[in-house]
Amino acid sequence: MAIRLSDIAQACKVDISTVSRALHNDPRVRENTRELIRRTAKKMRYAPNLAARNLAAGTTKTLWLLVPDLKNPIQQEPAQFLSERLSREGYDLMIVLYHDEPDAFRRLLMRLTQNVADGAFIIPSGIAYDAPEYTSLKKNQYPLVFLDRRAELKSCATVTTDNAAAAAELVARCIQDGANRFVIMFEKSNSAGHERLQGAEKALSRQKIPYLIFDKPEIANASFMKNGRTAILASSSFSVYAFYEHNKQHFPVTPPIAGVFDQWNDRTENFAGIYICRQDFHGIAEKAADIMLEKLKGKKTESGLHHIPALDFISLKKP
Amino acid sequence: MAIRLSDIAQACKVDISTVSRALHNDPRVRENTRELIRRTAKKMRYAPNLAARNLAAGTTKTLWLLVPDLKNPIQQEPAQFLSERLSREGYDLMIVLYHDEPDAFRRLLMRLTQNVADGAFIIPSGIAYDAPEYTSLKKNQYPLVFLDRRAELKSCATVTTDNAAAAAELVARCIQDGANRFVIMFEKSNSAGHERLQGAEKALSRQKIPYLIFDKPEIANASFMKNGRTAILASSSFSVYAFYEHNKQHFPVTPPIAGVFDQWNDRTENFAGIYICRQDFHGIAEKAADIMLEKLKGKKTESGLHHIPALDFISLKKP
DNA sequence: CTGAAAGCGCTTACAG
DNA sequence: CTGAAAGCGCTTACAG
Repeated sequence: MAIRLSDIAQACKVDISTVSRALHNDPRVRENTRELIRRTAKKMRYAPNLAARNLAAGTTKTLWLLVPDLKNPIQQEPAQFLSERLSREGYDLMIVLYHDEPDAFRRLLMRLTQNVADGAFIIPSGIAYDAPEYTSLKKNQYPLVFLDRRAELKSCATVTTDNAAAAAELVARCIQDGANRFVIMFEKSNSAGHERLQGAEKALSRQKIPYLIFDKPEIANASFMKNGRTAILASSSFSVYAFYEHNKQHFPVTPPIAGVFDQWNDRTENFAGIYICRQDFHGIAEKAADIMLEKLKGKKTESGLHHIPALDFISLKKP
Repeated sequence: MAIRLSDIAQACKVDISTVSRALHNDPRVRENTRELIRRTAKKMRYAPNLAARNLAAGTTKTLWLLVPDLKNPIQQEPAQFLSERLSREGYDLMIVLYHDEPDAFRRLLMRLTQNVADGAFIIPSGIAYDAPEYTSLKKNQYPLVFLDRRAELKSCATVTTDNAAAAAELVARCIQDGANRFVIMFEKSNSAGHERLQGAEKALSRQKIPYLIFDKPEIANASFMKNGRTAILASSSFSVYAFYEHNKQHFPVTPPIAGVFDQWNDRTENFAGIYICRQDFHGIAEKAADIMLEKLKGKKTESGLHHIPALDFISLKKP
């Protein structure tokens, strides 16, 4: 059905190895033959069978981006930047979802050991950190770059926002607007949330400003909120809003200030001020691509954490 | 490095063909041998080389979803539903972006002819309708299902919203709220917009309500807007908002009503009413998956348009 | 029930 | 500069 190397070889009356070389621009093939071969290949609409090429060459020119879903900018934006950048470098990027399911995640990690891609970018969620597939990949030095969060895999490159600095900056902005007590909702269960938590705590204790840490939108201590302006910090506006809903009786006089990452998805009217730290997804993707391409070239790269500064801080509303 | 069939064969003292059969649960292999083989395969962490399997079997158990980008729900949501559904059926879904670039699109279409996937879902944009890659795929009866919009490929299955009915319903809601003149901004350049345009026009002319058609947010005829309540219909809130911005001097007294698809992304305060038709992405994905799976089984499927009713109509604001 | 063998369509040393 | 040949790791008739 499809045209094969042998069809071209027959048409040009040469061996298929010569055709293969000509199509790979091997300088050893004479100019004339090469041109003839390339012309007839084009005329016959030759397209190499990639499965055969992969098997013989052991390389796929394909990279994976493994993400839990496509719900947030952190999943959507790097996908686009990476896809464009890598296609310029001759790689196809496959975006693959694991739906936050450990089984699916592990199955897809296994695929990576099966020659489907030359490397993978991974946004891990809190699952399957101890997957045996990880160690198998690591043993084979499989090129892996983590985005946003780190998996419990030492020695693997991770590109993320400078979360501590970003959280500190959110704290500073809220203080400028009069906040004198903080509710912090960053989840320590993932590395990004953990860094944010630490950044915020450090900034607040330096200034001796009281704060409480909540993982969930529980009912907060009423006396803590009273007589002051509270700032609520979280990774997403959903958490902030849920906390507000649970505690709205505490904010009848002085509405709270909110500080979140990336975007505000809810109603704004109950907040005095809203600050958003926008992460530099382009920068993150760019750095991740650089690291991956170096790894693919066989270079040893520094395998630690790479912190990209936040893109900017915007205020949706000011008190 | 990686474990091969031959390693297992050696360990079990059988031929690799027996190993292959046992791992495929071929009933011809004796219960005992099969169990032994499966056990040692698991113990040795065998994972088949997919390139080799693809080459030999001519099938990849992989499907593509080819989309321009990940910016809208129409690109994000079907991706998730399809990925989950197909993984249950034993297929991996690869989401691949073409960035609205004809060259990238054609290159990726060509990949499909190269045995990278057993079939593909495509959300086409206005580009490369005449790509020769299309005809080559079609000639080979390659399983293709279009989502949202149709490409200029007759005889290819397309799953989309019942756009005409949805547009008519938006018209009806706006009329109920007092709209007595319409600005219609659906783009006729794509099949979905075209259907919406026709649906709206038909509903309006039946009721003898005046309307204007705009492709771009031009300055509209002032006298048309005057003395009445205008409804502005478009596929996205961006178009409606841009039109409003260009013509705001016409709406000082009676603010317009807006009708859009999927979501409202802009400020709401300048509109008297906002109606949103939410497409049934789940239903679209489900239907598309059904068609694809039938095609993969070799069945001839009806290859026409499949119209899925809208999920619901919500109002963000009522006059 | 199992094995020996051909073949999928490429790439790549090895000769010449 | 080009060809003959081996090999990548599987699957699948074909024998027995």
